[in-house]
Amino acid sequence: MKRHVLIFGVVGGLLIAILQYTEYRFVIIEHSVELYGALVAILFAAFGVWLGLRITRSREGIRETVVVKEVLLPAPALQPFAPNRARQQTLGITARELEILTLVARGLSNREIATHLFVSENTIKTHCARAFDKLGAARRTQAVRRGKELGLLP
Amino acid sequence: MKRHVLIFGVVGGLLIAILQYTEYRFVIIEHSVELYGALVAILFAAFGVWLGLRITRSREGIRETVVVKEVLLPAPALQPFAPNRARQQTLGITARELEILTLVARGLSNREIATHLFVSENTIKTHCARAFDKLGAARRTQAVRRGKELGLLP
DNA sequence: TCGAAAATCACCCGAAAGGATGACGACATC
DNA sequence: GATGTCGTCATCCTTTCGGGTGATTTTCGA
Repeated sequence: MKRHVLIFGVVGGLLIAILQYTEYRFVIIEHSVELYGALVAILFAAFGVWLGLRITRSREGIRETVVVKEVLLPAPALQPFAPNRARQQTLGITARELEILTLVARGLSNREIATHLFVSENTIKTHCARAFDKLGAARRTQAVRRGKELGLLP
Repeated sequence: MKRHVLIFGVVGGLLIAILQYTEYRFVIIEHSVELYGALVAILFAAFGVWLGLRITRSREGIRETVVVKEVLLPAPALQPFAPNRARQQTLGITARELEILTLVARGLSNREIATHLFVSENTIKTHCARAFDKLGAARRTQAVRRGKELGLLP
């Protein structure tokens, strides 16, 4: 990865030099714009590639920082697992909603949760919708992830 | 690879056409060369960014960048996480499938994963279906849970 | 260079999930 | 008694998922 950046840097520098040289000649020879444009194109294509590499790299960095942050929150491993009641309260998540969330995290479908808790599937959907809203999640996988991040789920 | 070359050719041809067209207009309007150069630059910079993204994407499977920025946590080891390759092999889960699985675990939808990896949503669905089958999961939440249990996902 | 494995994409269909809204009863609290 | 929260359930509608099938392209190793 680093090697690419280096290569592109060198190539870019060379291109700049070539560009300046050729432009100088063009002024003299009164040549057309095509070659100039091509050089600019190549130069900026290389620049774009380099930029693309940088973008992805910085994105990866962020991604891993997030991972570190996640590990900061939960306390050292305990067997019974105590959900973070404080966070639960600040988010306004009720006990029932958290209960449904844990079952969601176990990979159960809404119907399975419903039969498991002896309530209607619609009820589960309502609980889910409210819990997702409070967690800022659009999907159940997202909700599970957030729940784990916040120490609400094991 | 052949398709890439093709795409490259087509995009290049299109760009050339656009450039010629714009150049023609510039000649008429008696505009300066700077604007033309800028246009070329922007176009090829964008193209380069796209190309750069593609390049990095093809290596995402191999990449294992370790960025430990804030290590404030003592006991629990928070490595970049090494998936259990042995289990992965016994289950026959390919690298690409595992890659999609991690994105699923992050709460992304199939469409989001598709745009993130520059592939079709159908492709993601196939990968998911195969991964779920190999994991014995019927839903993505189940797949995520199984993946974590088996040490395939962080 | 041949073939197997992997990756890609498409299409169909049914099921599941999610959003929005309204409603009703129980219960607590003021 | 009014108010508020919580749990329950419903209906309508849209989006997303998952299963199945088939196909092409790419990759990689023998």
